[in-house]
Amino acid sequence: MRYPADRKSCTRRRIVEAASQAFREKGVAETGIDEVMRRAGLTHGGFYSHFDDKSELVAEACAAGFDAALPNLERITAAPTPSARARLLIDSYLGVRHRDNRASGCFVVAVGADMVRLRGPARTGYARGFARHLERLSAALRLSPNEALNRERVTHLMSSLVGALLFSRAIDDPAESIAMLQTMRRRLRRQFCHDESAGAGNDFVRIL
Amino acid sequence: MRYPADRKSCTRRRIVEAASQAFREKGVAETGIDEVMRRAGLTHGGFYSHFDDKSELVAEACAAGFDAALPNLERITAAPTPSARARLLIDSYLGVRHRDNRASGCFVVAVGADMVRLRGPARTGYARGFARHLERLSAALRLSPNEALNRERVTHLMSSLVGALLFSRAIDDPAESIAMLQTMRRRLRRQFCHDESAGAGNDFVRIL
DNA sequence: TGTACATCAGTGAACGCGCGTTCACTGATGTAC
DNA sequence: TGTACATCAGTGAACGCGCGTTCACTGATGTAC
Repeated sequence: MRYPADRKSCTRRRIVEAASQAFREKGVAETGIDEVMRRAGLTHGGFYSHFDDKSELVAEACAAGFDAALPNLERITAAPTPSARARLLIDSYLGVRHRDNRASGCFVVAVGADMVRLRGPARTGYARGFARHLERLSAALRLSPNEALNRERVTHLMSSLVGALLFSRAIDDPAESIAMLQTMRRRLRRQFCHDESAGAGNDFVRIL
Repeated sequence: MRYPADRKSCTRRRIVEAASQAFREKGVAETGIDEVMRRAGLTHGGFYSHFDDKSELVAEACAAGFDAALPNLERITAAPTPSARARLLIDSYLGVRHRDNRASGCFVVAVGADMVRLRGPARTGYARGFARHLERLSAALRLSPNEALNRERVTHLMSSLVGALLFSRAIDDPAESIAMLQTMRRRLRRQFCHDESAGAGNDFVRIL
């Protein structure tokens, strides 16, 4: 061995990480190998000694993309009650910082639609990454002692979060976008953090 | 006038419609002018007598993309109660048919992430189309006589629907994907169609 | 300790294809006489 | 009524650029003696 044994695997990891960010920021089709390698501090020619083709990189970038949320998940796990955990997720996910930082933010919102259009290993890698992420989220949030119900609630909460983030990014008026984030934070807290709600988990019945 | 006065505008509309479908099916960056013109029954050369460039087409395709939902909105408007209207939307939006027909389905889920990355007229066109669509939806659903509250509820419901559809498309196991659609339909009906729920609009409080 | 060598991660020029864009041309249509 | 003409929506060849991919080469590193 002329170089440290892990040198190549470290570089590879750096490339995957750069790709995962670039894809979220600019889109999968819109991001070239050249751009990815430059972000990793390399030149484009070296790419093919690490990967067979771009599609292999896309597949790997999925796993890395979902893993970006892990530090946040640990913070959530540490909170004492289901409400506190849900609240942590809601407030960070629907924060202005998350809205504005696509590159390091939610993978599903940023490139979910792109991934669905792909076939082969990249598509499978995405589906697997997504499934694993939902499991991790469920394990972290523990919204119900009943496992199936917990899974349902987490799916429900995540659906609303993902849609709301996509909406907030669709609105180009800054004030309106922030107002929508606030509104959705408030409504989802009322729905999923029961100890902050005066009555039922949802205000629908009472008022209509 | 050698040709009927509206001939050109009809063709133009056909191109926009073809583009709006192609973009949703294959993505904006992944769809070429050639592909769009072929779908419209034309050859690529004629494109630039209708549009300045691709970006102008993208901007116009947004309006057309959102308008695709209009027939469904009319059906919803016709339903008598807020619950009935919400239920119609939930069941059609989270149906397997919608999941599988990206080309004629929800524009936000299909290309929302793509649009957010753009700048200029295309981006503005998308934001405007989205805002108008939310207004139309609010007017159709009438979930509350209070206008602000109605708008909040519609935004909340649509967020959950959009997220859930994106999720159902992310899952590649057919059975699991259908199960998730069913679960979310059930949960959103319970949340937004109060007359079908035994107790509160949401099961969170009762069970946890 | 120093020198020649082997390895191999990374470089950068090159290639071909596809896509956005341009443009000279065609041919279908209605009009003028 | 028929023929020559003007218009212009649409055609298809061509161009240039960027991207994915290939490949001969470089040069940094540790090893052998």
